Amino acid sequence: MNDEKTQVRTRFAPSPTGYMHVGGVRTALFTYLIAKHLGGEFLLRIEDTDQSRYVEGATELIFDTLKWIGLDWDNEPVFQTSRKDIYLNYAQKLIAKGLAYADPYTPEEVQKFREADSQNKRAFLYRNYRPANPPKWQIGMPLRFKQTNIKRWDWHDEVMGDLSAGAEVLDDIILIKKDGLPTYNFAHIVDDYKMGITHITRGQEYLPSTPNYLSIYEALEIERPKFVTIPHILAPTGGKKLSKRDGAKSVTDYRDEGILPEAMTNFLAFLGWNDGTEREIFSLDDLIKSFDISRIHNSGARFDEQKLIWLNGQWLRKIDTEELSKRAAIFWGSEAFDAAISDNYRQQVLELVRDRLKTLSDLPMMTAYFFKDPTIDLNLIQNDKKLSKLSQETIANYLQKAILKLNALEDWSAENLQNSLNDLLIELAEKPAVLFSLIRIALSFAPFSPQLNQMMALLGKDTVLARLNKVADAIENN
RNA sequence: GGUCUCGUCGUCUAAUGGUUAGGACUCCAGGUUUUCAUCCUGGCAAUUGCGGGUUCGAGUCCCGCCGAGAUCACCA
Repeated sequence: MNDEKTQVRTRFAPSPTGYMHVGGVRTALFTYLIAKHLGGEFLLRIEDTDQSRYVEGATELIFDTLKWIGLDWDNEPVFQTSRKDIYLNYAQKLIAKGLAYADPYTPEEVQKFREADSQNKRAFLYRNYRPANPPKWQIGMPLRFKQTNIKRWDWHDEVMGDLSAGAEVLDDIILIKKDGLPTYNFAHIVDDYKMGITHITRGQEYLPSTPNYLSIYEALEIERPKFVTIPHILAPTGGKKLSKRDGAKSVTDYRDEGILPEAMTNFLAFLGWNDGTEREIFSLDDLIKSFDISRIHNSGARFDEQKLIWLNGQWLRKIDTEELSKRAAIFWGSEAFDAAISDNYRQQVLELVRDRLKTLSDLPMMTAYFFKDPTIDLNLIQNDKKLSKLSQETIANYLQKAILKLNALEDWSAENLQNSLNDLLIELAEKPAVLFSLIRIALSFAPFSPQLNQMMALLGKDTVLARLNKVADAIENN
């Protein structure tokens, strides 16, 4: 039992009310890192007590998202709706102590109280309307906490430091709703206690209600965990917190757009945290080693997609080829799966273009010509800055010379190809910027492509010669 | 309105009370025998929200102000 106490244990506790945006996932990441850095456990609790906001499939989406970025949780996920008896049991304890009572009013009546206070320019507190003789509580009525110790609270937060708030915020908050399910305010306290949670991580929006929670811990006579408040991620413009209303994307959207989970965790970790050095590239394991609660920021940070894209590029270059091939599998265009095309060939194409990728979803657009002959578009040649100065005859001549030269080449290696191309430059007394551009465009008809000799080596002699011939014909018939 | 929190380049951030306030992203320029990208070099960019005070010395400590945000549900 004492071992359980010393074991660090954190929990991520989302509600299944829709997709997950980066704010939620960052909270999950920090929660995970705190536990793992200290050799502890990271638990998952689904807070599904609000049945009206429940969204079908949202729980699975939470699982998928966490798995994708590699945050494996310990034990089975806990669902609050299956723990009704536990909350009711603790509620009864409070009733027995005279610290909870039935709310006899309808929501409409409470609303009247609120409006009266508003007209009198007075802050509404339910406890000012506390019924003198509340009925015996039973399910079907809200159960409220009875604040008996109205005072200023001081407490410590691992991120925000020493905090304090006064009696103005202490109220008789609802513990159990009319439907018999607990509110977050009550359920999370009971659950965190029963689950042995040592560090509560949550967003800044819970700061104002913390004194109410402190009262409940006191009433329940349970030791409170450490509070770790995580600052908001800000919306793209303005200083507001990021929310779904501001068009915050689902994290799975980033996944589908070809962002690597390594880049996402690396990026999210640096929104409000750094290790104090100038190092910026961290894998999840690196983060586990370095993550330190005391270096979490206490101010909000803006989500900058540009930097995410940059980090994605860093990871795209860092991950080993085999692994990257697996990740890339679902991003290739359909042309990459022609019967004649092997896994090995796709992997070589990937290797050639990986430095040029921003995200994996760039793959089809960037590699189509490796898998099928490009559509000839002579405008690309005619409008090219350098090539536009050449006459049709010169271009046709260059292509013919190149075909002859390459046709004679027996060892079709990148190195040999480069030598051969260099020879051709000398023979034609032409600059690489002109000749290589011509060949490059004739082979790809793409705005950009990898280094010419490597591209040719991979395409193979037959394809290269066939494409050059087709372009030469097209120019002569133009 | 009450309460609470926050405030360093456009953005993410660094700086035991002690350098010309450092780094990264973005942007710009140059370099690496074609293009695009990578990579390398350099550049632009913060009178540390404002005003006082303490101190030989303040981004850092204290006070006031301003600004921004959060919250005040039978939502979490």
